[in-house]
Parts: sequence; structure tokens; C-alpha cells
Amino acid sequence: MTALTELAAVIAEAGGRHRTATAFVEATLRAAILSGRLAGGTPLRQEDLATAFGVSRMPVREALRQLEAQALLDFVPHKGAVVTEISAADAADTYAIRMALEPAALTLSIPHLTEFEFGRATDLLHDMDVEEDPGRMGELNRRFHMTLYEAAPHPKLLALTESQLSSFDRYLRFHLAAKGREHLSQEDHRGMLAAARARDCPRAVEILRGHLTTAAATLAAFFAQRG
Amino acid sequence: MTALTELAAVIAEAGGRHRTATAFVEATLRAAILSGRLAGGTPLRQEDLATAFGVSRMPVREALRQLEAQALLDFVPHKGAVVTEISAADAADTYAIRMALEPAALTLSIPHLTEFEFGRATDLLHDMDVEEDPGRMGELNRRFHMTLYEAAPHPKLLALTESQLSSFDRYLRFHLAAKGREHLSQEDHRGMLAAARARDCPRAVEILRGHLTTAAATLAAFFAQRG
DNA sequence: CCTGGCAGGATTGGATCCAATGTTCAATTG
DNA sequence: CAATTGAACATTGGATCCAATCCTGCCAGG
Repeated sequence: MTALTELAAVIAEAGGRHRTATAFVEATLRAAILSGRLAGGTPLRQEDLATAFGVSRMPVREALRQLEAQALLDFVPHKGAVVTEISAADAADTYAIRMALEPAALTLSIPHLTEFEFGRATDLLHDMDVEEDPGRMGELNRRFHMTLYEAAPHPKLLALTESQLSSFDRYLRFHLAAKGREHLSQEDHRGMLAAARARDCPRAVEILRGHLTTAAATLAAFFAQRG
Repeated sequence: MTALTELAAVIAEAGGRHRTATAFVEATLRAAILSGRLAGGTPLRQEDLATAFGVSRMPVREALRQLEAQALLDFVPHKGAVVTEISAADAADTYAIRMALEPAALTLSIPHLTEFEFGRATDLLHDMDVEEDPGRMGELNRRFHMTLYEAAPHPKLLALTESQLSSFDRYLRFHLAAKGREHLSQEDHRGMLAAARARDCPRAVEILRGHLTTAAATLAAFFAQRG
């Protein structure tokens, strides 16, 4: 029940209608999972979701299928869908993927970056300095990283990278909790932007790797300290 | 129509029933796309697929949703699903992703590899030496690579890597066509296996990178020569 | 002759209904 | 008393039906 009331709030504030009911349910559920409002292990009853969203069970089913393909749900035939659990091992897993994908994306992107992207990245850095809400902070952090990558002429690589960054948002809450009110390594962000502007690819990649490693270490410490 | 008769053959030989109709349709369609039997650009009519599979439109719809999330279909609301096109740019994109993921997977796997995996890899190498059918060749190649990676304790990284390897199967047909009857760089495969056995991680990664680069170059040349 | 709009058909999106499977709990038997 | 079986319930999977949207082609007007 509590999970459903939580969801009702998310649905209410996601008022912006989508093209189809399926897209609406899918986007809202994903946002709820990534933001942590739907915790890992929560079972998702199709009927309950349908009434909560004010639609029939069918768009819910199709949305659940898509979220399963994105590894946000575990789907067992005739048993139902469960929000995938997060864990130290899973965090390390996601970290390994980001550590592989993001340096590649950055390397392929830097030669094509223009003043347009640099300007947007600068704006995002400033926004992050003053943002307080952890939910919006994850969004800003993701957009900053993606802005530095998005000049790479590799749409599938970019889509994969953004997907992994989104997954990491689920952990960002713990990260922020662990680091307290310290903003998340804005030094690293500024350094990456400067190196990218100077087209110093090795330096930018070096800072990025350190940035990710620091985040992973913080998370590992946080998990270790609470079983 | 011709696409449907092609599909009928795939359905017939995929006789092995699955748990649910949705899983059956999804697995069969994916195999048909990856093997090239369903060419890029083919529009998929839900009603036709339903009759071809002998099920109703609903499991077809759910399967299409999942394949869309796997980037094998382009889904446009109220217009339908189309098999994603393959192109030189897309090949380069997939290559960049493999070049990022596979060295990472190999590096994380090598310390945990045991004689069990080495034995299976050796068997697969031998199978590839004698295999003639291009379809089964892609399967063997994929399993060889995954065998070397699968000791890594990172299930999500492995799932992603395998997914990308599967995508590359769509191009493997062209690769085999371009290289003629030459088997695909068995030298590289043997070298990787030997280096992994010796726990020589830098050497194994070096061979893997060269292996992938060669494949990408062959494909690029093939695409260039025919617009 | 060309262009814009309207009507008809085709196709997908969504809702409701029925069947199949999984779970739970109680009763019965060893 | 414990274990097992079976029956009722809850939940998901699948089929059919209706509504919304998009494409096609014809017709009228400029």
C-alpha cells in the first residue's frame, strides 16, 4: 500500500501527457524506480498499477515488458514483476560498465565538441552548484556527463551510456547521503570540462576515470558499513 | 509476403516450445533478425506475425516491445514496427561499444578463469575449424568470446557484452562474405586463449583489440565498396 | 493541371473477458 | 504430530472486441 501511495504522488506530478498510455506508464515507472521512490524488491501488481494510473492492465503489461528489457525489473512468468534489488555487487557491476563506456564516449566526442556544448556544460555546472534537491541533482549530473559525450557520432554508444548513467542514479542518493552536503566532485567536473576544451583527451579521460573510481569507492565504503 | 514465408521457416525450425507464447515469439523474432533472415527495413505487421506464429496479436505486441527496448526494432506509435537498418555507421557504432566492453570483461575475467573454461574454449575453437554454416559460425564465435569473459563476477557487464556480440552477428554474414572461405581470424582466437591461459592480461587484451579492429576494417571496406 | 480537403480502409492502441498457472491454507492420512 | 495432497483464491497470460489514428485515393476547386 505505501508503495502505491508513493507512486500516486509520482503520477500526479508527471502530469505531462504522452502520446500513448504505454509510454506514459513506462516513463513514470522508470522515473519512480531510478529516483528511488520505488525501492528494490517491491513487487508490482498489474491490477494495482492499472488503477493507480487510471488505465487498463494492458498498457501496464507492455510498459513492464520494456522495463524488464532495461533490467529495471525482474520478470517471472505467472509470478509477476519485482523491482531489481540494488547491492554492493550490482554497484560494482554498473561501475565497471561505466568505466568501460564513458572514457570511450569521451574520447570519440572530444574532437567534435563545439562552443555550444561547452556553454551548456558550463551552465549545468553552475546549476549543480546551487541545486539542493537530490532528485534534480542526479538529472543535472547525468546531463553534464552526456553533454561532454554527445558529440560522438555513435548514437548506440551514447544511448547505452545514458542508460547506464540513469541506472547509477539509483545509487547517487546513497552517494549524496555518504558525502553529506559536499557536492559530488565538482572539481573533477570542472577539470574534465577544461581538459575537453583544450582538446586534451588523455587528461580528460584520466580525470574521468578518477572521478568514477572515487564515486565507486565512496559507494563501496557506504555499503560495507551497513551490511 | 516473401518476408513472411522466410519467417515461417524460422518458426518451423524453432520448434522448441518456450514457457510463454510471448517468450517464444520474442526469441524467434530476435533470432530471425540477428541471422539476417529478416532484413533491415522490413515492416512487421502485427496481424501477419500473429497468424504466422499461430497466436493472437497480444503476445506479438509484447514481444515487439521487448525487441524495441533492445534496439532491434524502430517503433512508431500508430504506424508500426520496422526492423532497424544496418549501415556502415551502425557497424562502426557497434564496434566502438565492443571495443570498450570486451577488453574490460576480459580483464576482469582472466584472474578467475579455470581449466573448465579453457577446455570449453578449446573445444569451440575446434568446432569453428570444421563448421561451414555461417549461421552456426556466428553462434560458435559468440560462445567462444563469452567463454573467455564469463568468469568475470559482473553479470550485467556480461549480459551487455553478449547482447552487443549478438548484434554483431548481423554483420558477421557480411564479414564472412568479404573474407571468403577464410575462417575469421582463428589465429587471433588461439592467441587470446593462450595469453589468457598464461594469465598474460595485457597480451590478451592487445590481441583482442587487434582482432576487433581487423573485423571492423574488413566490414568498413565491404560497405565502402558497395555504397 | 495541380493542390487541398474529405472519406474510406487499414492498422495499431486500449479495454474487457476467459484460461492457465502459481500460491496458500486447511484437511486428511501415515 | 508432521507431511502431503488437494481445493480455493489470487494473479498473470492470452484472445477477442472496440476506439483512435494514420495512410490512400478520389473529388472538387483554383
